[in-house]
Amino acid sequence: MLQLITNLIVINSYSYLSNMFEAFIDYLTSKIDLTHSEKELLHSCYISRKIKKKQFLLHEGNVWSYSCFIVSGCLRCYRISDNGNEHIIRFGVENWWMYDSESFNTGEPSKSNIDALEDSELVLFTKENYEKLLIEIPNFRNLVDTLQSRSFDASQNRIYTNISYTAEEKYQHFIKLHPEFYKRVPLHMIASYLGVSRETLSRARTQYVQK
Amino acid sequence: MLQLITNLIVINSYSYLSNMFEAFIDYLTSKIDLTHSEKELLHSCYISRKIKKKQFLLHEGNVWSYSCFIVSGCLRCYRISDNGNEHIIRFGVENWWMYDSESFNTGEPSKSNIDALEDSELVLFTKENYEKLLIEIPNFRNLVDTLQSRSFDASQNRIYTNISYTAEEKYQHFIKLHPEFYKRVPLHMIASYLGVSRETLSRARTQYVQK
DNA sequence: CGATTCTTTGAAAACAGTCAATCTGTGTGG
DNA sequence: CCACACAGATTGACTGTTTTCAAAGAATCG
Repeated sequence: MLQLITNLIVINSYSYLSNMFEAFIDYLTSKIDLTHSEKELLHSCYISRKIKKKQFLLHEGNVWSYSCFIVSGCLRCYRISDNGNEHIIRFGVENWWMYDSESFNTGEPSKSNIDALEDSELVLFTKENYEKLLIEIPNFRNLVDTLQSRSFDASQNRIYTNISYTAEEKYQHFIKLHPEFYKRVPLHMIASYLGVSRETLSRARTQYVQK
Repeated sequence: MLQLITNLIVINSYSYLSNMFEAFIDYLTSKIDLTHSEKELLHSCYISRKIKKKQFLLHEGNVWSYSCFIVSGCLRCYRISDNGNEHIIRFGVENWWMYDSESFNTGEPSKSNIDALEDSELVLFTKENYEKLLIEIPNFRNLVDTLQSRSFDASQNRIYTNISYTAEEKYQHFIKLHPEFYKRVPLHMIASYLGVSRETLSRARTQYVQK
């Protein structure tokens, strides 16, 4: 984690990163109203970072203590099971937030890894600053609460598909629900996300196309 | 839903229900500090209700617009798939909250059913009152936010077990994580919760016991 | 006690996973 | 520009797990 912080400081000094914060503010103001001083507060504590494809934002065993907004690119959060298989918990693309909520909340070492599937631009806040923002900017807290609720609902819906759909149904449902991922992430990662082997998913897909 | 409200009013007049609110306040004050006026506010808008085993709190297709705290008993939230199978999304016991978050948030008809697995005592708040409480009682909102985060984390962990564990591992993990349910809800409902057929779970269990 | 609900068991069929090989497209370095 | 490596996708054959169907055995409750 020390390494991460060092990277952040160094990279933050690059001048071309300034429009990442702009993009973040554009997103925020499309959702909530912000006063000038609230924008200044955000500006005073944000961290911007670029990471390249395959670079890690979080390694299993470390504590996650950031809130991370994706300006551009694509990330994934996954866990590794005892037999060494990767299981993708979540994808994230531009205008999504990416984090390990459990580690963030408990302060315990994370069970998950986060890495980049594409070169990505990120805006981060330390936990300390993030919590300050929630207090100082009521609309921000309202937004976060709303997003949290939606994330929970999405999780519950995913659980339902996990426990009730066949492999082929899972695939069909996924490409309807997340068409933006379909062309963007490799099929074997969608398989991992759905809890199905890549071979089974490949077969399910040809079945589906033939219909 | 009209029927529900009628029931609530009628049952609320029974005198023996008064200690349900007490139990709710006991729970709340074990989590957060409450001023006298905050307790009065809660008292002014709560609804208490008893439901018997197999009675429904929510039928699929209706809008869910309550927040429901379980004082005693056991509830389940489930969905019915196209082929007619029940799939249990969530269980709830005393000191848990039970709701359909998606319908509550969106105002759309629910995809889920909620019914009682045991005779249960409930404390409810209408959506309108609930939202008032969140504003008027900051500590209550903080508590709700914390619970919401934990629920999300639990969902994510459940997704991980769904996509990475075998039937037997799912059973083992479940009884470790939720020993309180193990003796309380029938096995075929645990199977439904885990996304496994009851026969498979029955066999997984005898395997497990033999070890 | 009878009825209902729940659990277990057996056998067959459907489904998904594994292993191994091939095929495709992409990108990199010589 | 070509050759090569590499990541990803597909296919076939096989194995193993899970589901389904059917029946029977416990347990619980009125």
